[in-house]
Amino acid sequence: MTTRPTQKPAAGSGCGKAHAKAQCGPGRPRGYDEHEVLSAALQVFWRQGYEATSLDDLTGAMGLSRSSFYAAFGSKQGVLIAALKSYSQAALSALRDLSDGPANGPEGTSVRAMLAALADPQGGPRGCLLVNCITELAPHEEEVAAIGRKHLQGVEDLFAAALNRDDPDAARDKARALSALAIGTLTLRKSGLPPEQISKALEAAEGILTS
Amino acid sequence: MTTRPTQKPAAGSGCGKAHAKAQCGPGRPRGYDEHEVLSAALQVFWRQGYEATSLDDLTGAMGLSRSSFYAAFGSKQGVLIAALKSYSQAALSALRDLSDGPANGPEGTSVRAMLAALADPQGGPRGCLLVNCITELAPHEEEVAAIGRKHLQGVEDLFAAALNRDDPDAARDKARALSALAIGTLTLRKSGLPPEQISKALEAAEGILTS
DNA sequence: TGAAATCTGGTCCGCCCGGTCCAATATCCG
DNA sequence: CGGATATTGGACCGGGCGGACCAGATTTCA
Repeated sequence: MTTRPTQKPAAGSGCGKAHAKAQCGPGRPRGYDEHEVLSAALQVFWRQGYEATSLDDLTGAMGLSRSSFYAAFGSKQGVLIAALKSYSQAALSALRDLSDGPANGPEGTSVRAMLAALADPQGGPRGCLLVNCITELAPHEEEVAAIGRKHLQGVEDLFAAALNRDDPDAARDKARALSALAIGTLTLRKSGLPPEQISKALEAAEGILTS
Repeated sequence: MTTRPTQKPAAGSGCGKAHAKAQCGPGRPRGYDEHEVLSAALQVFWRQGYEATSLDDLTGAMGLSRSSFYAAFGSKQGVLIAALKSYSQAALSALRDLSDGPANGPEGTSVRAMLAALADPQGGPRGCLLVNCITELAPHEEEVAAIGRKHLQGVEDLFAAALNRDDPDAARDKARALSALAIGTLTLRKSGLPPEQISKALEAAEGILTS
């Protein structure tokens, strides 16, 4: 409640907002790598979930003080949003490589590779960060829901493109089914189903491709 | 820190533990219906998730004081476990009715009905309580993971029985794939995909049945 | 009716939560 | 060098957290 001109950089100051790399005036430069700290925050959210993660968990893993944290991301929710966007970008990029990589393989090869990558049978019980956050937060946090919607749409588009069937509507529906299948296996894995049984289930579902 | 013989009914006293209905001695009877309050708690967890639910949220919805709450369930985690067990029982029972109900329909009818019931395309964005809790808690709460494992096993068993194919191993794998498919649609629904597109995706996946 | 047993509402506790503020420090530009 | 601008560490805040503890009300049994 002081009347002095407080700075409030997190919301108003035209400069420091949202991990901008370009400087906007002279001053002390940041002493950390923005990608690194974001990646560290991402890992914590992935391991623990959003609500179960405290500010101390975050700042500890990111290696920066509360001041730097709030200057860079504004809030706990802010760093989550940034982490989700980064995660989505990386995941879709990796999936795209799988999608249009082996163009010479037999039909369905790339689809199978994408499915395996999404389901990640060898992966631990952490699942997919975005799926975790959609499940935990989407009904109450519209921004998370929007990012999730966009991400799943991207996955679906890649599946639809890889299916390259004559009937685009049918490909769209099959792509959605494949997305659902992959996402569902993550829950099975989380509950303790061993990897090889996930793989066998995915193989058993290949009837989707050859209907 | 008093030295008087404290009672500690939640953990030690042989009677009041775990919403037992039978009395174990004279005394004032409980002034609430145990199923009702458990159901109320279940709804709150379903709506908000575990970590995002506070004690006040719970006691408020259940209509009982902190004392009664702790006497009956011991802890926040305790009431969650009780709610999950109750939920699993009810869900599997309903699914069983669908499973062995229409025995005279064409082949695959009951499987389709079970799939629709699990995916619940018309349902809101709350998803399945057990899937939500597995996603949020399973990696860190073994008891939740165990209940989830058992529940998913039950779902899988019902699918496998409804498939009644000659090859039991193949049926098992297909049943797992169907479970994953249904579970995955819940995430799609949560992220905002409209019900009719869920339904179409499920239809598009029927190649699993007729491989 | 009195003693024992149990439930109930309310209060209190220590701790940690997410978030703010400020003085000190480091850097850039002129 | 000196002033302007940013970042940094750390203290601080109000509030809510999960849980413990009573004193009183209510019931059963002897």
